[in-house]
Amino acid sequence: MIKQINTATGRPRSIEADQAILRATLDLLAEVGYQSISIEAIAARAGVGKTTIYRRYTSKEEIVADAIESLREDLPIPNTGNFWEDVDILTDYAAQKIDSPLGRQTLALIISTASSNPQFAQVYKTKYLKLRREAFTQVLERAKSRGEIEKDADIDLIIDILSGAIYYAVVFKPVTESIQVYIRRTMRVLFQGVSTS
Amino acid sequence: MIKQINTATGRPRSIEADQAILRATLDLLAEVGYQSISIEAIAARAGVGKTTIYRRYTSKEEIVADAIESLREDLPIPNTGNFWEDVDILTDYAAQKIDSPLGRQTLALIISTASSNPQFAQVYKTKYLKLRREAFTQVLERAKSRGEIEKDADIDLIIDILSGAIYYAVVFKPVTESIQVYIRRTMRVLFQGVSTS
Amino acid sequence: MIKQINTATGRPRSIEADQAILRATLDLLAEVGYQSISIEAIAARAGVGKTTIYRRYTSKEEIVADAIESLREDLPIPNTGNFWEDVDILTDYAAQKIDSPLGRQTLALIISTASSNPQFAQVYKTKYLKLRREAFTQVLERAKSRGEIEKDADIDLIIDILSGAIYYAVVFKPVTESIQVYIRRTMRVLFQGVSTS
Amino acid sequence: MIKQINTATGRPRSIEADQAILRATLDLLAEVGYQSISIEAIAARAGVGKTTIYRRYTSKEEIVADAIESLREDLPIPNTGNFWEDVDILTDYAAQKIDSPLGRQTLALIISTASSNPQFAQVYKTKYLKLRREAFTQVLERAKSRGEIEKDADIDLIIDILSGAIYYAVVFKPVTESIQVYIRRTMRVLFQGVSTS
DNA sequence: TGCTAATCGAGACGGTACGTCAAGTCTTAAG
DNA sequence: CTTAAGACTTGACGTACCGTCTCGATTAGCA
Repeated sequence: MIKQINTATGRPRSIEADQAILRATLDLLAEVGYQSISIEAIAARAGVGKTTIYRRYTSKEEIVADAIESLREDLPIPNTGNFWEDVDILTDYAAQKIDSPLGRQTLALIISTASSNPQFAQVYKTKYLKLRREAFTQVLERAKSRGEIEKDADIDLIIDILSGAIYYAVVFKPVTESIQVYIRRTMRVLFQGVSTS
Repeated sequence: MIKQINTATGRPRSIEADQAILRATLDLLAEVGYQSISIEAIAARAGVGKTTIYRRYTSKEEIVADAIESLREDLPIPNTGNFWEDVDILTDYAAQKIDSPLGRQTLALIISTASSNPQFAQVYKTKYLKLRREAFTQVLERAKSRGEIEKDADIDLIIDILSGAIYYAVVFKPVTESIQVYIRRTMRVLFQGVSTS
Repeated sequence: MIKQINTATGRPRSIEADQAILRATLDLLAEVGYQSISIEAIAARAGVGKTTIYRRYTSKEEIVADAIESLREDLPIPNTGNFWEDVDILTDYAAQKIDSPLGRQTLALIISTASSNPQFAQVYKTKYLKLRREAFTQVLERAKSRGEIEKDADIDLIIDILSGAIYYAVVFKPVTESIQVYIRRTMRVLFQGVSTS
Repeated sequence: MIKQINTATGRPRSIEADQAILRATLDLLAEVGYQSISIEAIAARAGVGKTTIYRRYTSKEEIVADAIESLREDLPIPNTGNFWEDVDILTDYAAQKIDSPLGRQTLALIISTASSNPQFAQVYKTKYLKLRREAFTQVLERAKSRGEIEKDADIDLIIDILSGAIYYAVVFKPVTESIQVYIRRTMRVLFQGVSTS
């Protein structure tokens, strides 16, 4: 994310500044929300000059994306030998992130930003979603190789559909049932279909 | 949407101004995108004072929502006797709306606003989505009664999943294939499933 | 000096703002000096937005020039019947203007701007200096007709020399003696000369 | 001018850097003018780090003064035995420097800078004017000892008046007659006076 | 010959001010 | 009353330089 053309000469970038910027960004995100964040406010809060930020990032989206990425945790890829068990573990993990007021808000913020800001969407996709997709892809590939799902199934499409269902629920479904249950119902449709054939 | 406290006295609101504002907004939406639209630009383009806009709307979202609503048309419910043909007609119609810069902008705006504004989400759902959902519901119910899809299939869920897939694509998928093709692929998975059972 | 393209439409320029800007500029001139004045500081001090200033002026020089011009007063031409008394009145008046921090700042600014800007020099000469020259010219002419100075004396040259001496002192002489005394010493040389002939 | 606390140990100052700084400063002076010169630009043009400049100078004025001083030439002090002949030689020399577009511009630049910048004024006075004043002082002292001018004549004042007249002409007089003629006319007034006594 | 110490270029640092843009409000004359 | 025009205050934008600082890499003279 960060511009890095450094050729070993000159004073090196300050790691304290790096961290102060991310810290301030996260604080402000929680306090005033993405729309109302200003780069000036981040600089002031971080105790850093504006140039120090502009040297690292070119837009607010980049800063926020980097701040979010800095929270990323390792995502263990389940491998129980059974497809549905693997899926349960993954969806439990995802649901647990979303199924809280803060989780919903965060995701809503991301969707809001991404939908009105293609650059942020791409950054978020490659920086944050990639890992999750890879985990899911591996679980699905293993199921495929075990013969549990069809050989020509479009794994990317399946993940897209599932992701879409989750995001749609966060935005448009009132909070009646747990996300987890909703995801399971969706998965069942995806795998068994609804036609009578 | 428009504030209407007019009490019949004084000079009446100018209908030319109304239309010029909506026209200018749609033009600018297509040209520069939602984020980059400024109310000042709308006023200038419409040949209208800023006051004239602020007297009618309180935010950019409102103006844009009104501009978009002004484009709404009636939605015929297909009934060919064959499920896939009906689906084709519906998705063709939806795809045709989305598959243009303005269409994508519009949907993105709606998702953005809805995700950070639950009230708007509900209003949009009942005011704009209801018609489309009813059309789809009727097509699916007829298919069910013809025995083309399973009796206990959750129709609401299917529509949710399909909607989610479309919204997800608009936000996160680069514009490579046509939306129409993408919707068809999604429908196929939804109806046939991917498991080998 | 002020940009004036006003075409009678729209809200008229605020006279309060005009005056607040000039007032703040003069205050800051006296407090921090020309070099250290920032437009931001003028705006803050005047309780006015920066745009309100930029709508009126295009540079710091313009603002300061206008502020100074706003101080211009009428200049009475002395006529005591005695040359040296008249001269005393005129030089007292001039010295009184220069012998203060603001006065020196002002004159220094004018010299600075004029020396790097011939147009400003001419404008200043015709708009501001003319009155003073005319006063001095009249006093000298009367002295000539009374036979106090030589018939073929070059009055313009005398004024030039005196002006030059004052300006030179403002720029290069440290503030040791009062300007008034310095002017008197200069006048004595000018009128009596230094040769032994 | 240059700070020199060097105690023989460590790497000595680079003479190439010294010269590159002066060279770059003179180039930029001619290209963009004093006001628009930035130390960063000098450093870049000279191919030198900013530290290397700040180690030598403490302000832009100092650098520019030093750059100008580096152009200084020797000034021969005339001694013909006749006062007016000596004066002619000195004023010819001065006029010759000023009586060209470049000469006028340079002097205007100096006046402009000096008048809005007392530090520069003092530096310029001691570094550049001193020699010229000394030459003139000597010529006047010799005339005094020969009895050509009065014993109690204030030589410093005479030089101030003459300098002021020249500077005033450069700034405010249109370029009609040659500087040389103007200086001679001024000298005549200074030595013979204008009173009829 | 290796040590010490000041220099070099490069460039990042926290700041200040720049001049521009748009926000939403207010004020005029004209209809 | 509303209208178009254009003023107003506010606040953030991204840029340019300021003068200071930290790097790794040179260069001398002294040991």
